Amino acid sequence: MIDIKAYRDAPERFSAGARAKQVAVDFGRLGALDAERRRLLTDIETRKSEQNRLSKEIGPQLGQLKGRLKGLAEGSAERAAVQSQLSELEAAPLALKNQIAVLEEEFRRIEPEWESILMTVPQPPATDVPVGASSDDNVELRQWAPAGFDPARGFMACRGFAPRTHLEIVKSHRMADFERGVKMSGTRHYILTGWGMRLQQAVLRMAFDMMTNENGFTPIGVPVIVQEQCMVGTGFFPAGREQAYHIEESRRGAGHDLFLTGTGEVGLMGIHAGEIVAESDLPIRYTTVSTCFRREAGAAGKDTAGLYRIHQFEKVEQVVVCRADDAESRQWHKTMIGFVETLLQRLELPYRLLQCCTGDLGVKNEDMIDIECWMPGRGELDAKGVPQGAYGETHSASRLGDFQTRRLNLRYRDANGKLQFPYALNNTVCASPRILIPLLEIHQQADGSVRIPEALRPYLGGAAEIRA
RNA sequence: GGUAGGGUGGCCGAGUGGUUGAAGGCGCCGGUCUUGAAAACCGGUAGGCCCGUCAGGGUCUCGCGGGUUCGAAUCCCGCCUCUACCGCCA
Repeated sequence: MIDIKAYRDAPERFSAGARAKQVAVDFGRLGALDAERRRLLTDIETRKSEQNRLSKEIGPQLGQLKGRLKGLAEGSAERAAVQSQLSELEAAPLALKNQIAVLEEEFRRIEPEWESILMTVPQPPATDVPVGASSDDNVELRQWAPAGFDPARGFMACRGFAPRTHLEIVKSHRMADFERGVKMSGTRHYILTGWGMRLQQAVLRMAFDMMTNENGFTPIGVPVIVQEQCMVGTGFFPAGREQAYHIEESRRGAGHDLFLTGTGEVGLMGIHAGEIVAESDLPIRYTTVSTCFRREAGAAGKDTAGLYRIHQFEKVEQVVVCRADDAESRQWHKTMIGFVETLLQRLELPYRLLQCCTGDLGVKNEDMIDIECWMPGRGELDAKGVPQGAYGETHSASRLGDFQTRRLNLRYRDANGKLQFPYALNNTVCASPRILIPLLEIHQQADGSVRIPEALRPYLGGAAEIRA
């Protein structure tokens, strides 16, 4: 959520930001509602103030009179006198009460719309993020590949044989069972079997150990079933509501519905919602491994085959909450991306870094760098029907500024005693089974076996390759 | 799942319809005293929102939401949550 006061001071900053992100927001309506809302608030509060004053003034008298009333006989002249005195005294506060009721109804009529528009105003992109319409306008920052491999030349040229896709590799080694996965849960579901499951557990554990043992992140286990406020607080709602599985417990008489989280980020960021943390607790560095659920609404027909786009997967995630300082946030962004690069290099996977353009940013981030691994089995087919290979997104590193902490009401007290909303960042460490795609496709060997990179072997009982 | 009892400020804890945003204590911050510290004493010590250039003023918040009332921490309803006992169970 943006700061409404910042919006009042500089509305054009936010409207320009929304335009760059290609998010439609009715700013005219927001401005009008905001002015009206403030007018009503002032009006209501003035009257309430008067009401409170009156109440203190005549309240005790009213109490006394009502006490006397009890002792007086029904129909007596004295009773009538007291009664008329009572209604005289009550007239002024009663009138105020009615006026306030009318104003409050008006307030309640506009407040939800005001809030819902406010909630959809995206975080403006950082000033140095390249302007662009879609992922086609993203800018490549750099790439890396293990010695002797060059994605530009293609798999065949580097390795001397035509690559098989991960689908073929997985099938020949019985690492996954798509048919039964679909039988049980429907489209985009799968079962990992044998080496598939071992490989997934190994790579996740390797990533998790790296974050905790080497990088100093606190290991956390978080709920993946959360209440709506967690989704709103982390900025996934309302814009991404259709992407989350919704457990309608309220229909069974329970008080609240629940939602399955699409990333461990929700749980990690939700931990300190509503809290005021000590500045000395910053930066908060958390990592988790969690199951992620995504409906993939609107992605029908896209990446339907294989392990690329599925409804349920496992992910090691890292989040950082640091002081409200742009330079510090940028520094952490680099550091977190560095962790990912180290991991990918240990896994010997070619990758590239893309600076996402304004049009490719989500509502909540002001800066995002995607990391894509090169996947030999992706891309166009050549004349012989062999895939040319292509980069596919495996990681995403975002800087959110105070957008998320503001929504979560997560604050810290700075050196001057002032409360501040800290800046948040998050970044994939390793998401599986998607990461298995480049892992299998890059390390496949001419005879159909798959070589296991050295760094991963300790997590697989020392195994050096996967053979039929 | 059943029954019973709770949720008050950073913490403990008082408060069952009328200057109670909230006594008292602890903690914390500042000051006096002291060579210094401790003790003692004095003062301060939540946040959101609105108005205001500032000073300041107002309003809301006693788990959350709604209701009753001229007026609610206090009464009523729903929800969340904690504790104890019983039942069931990985």
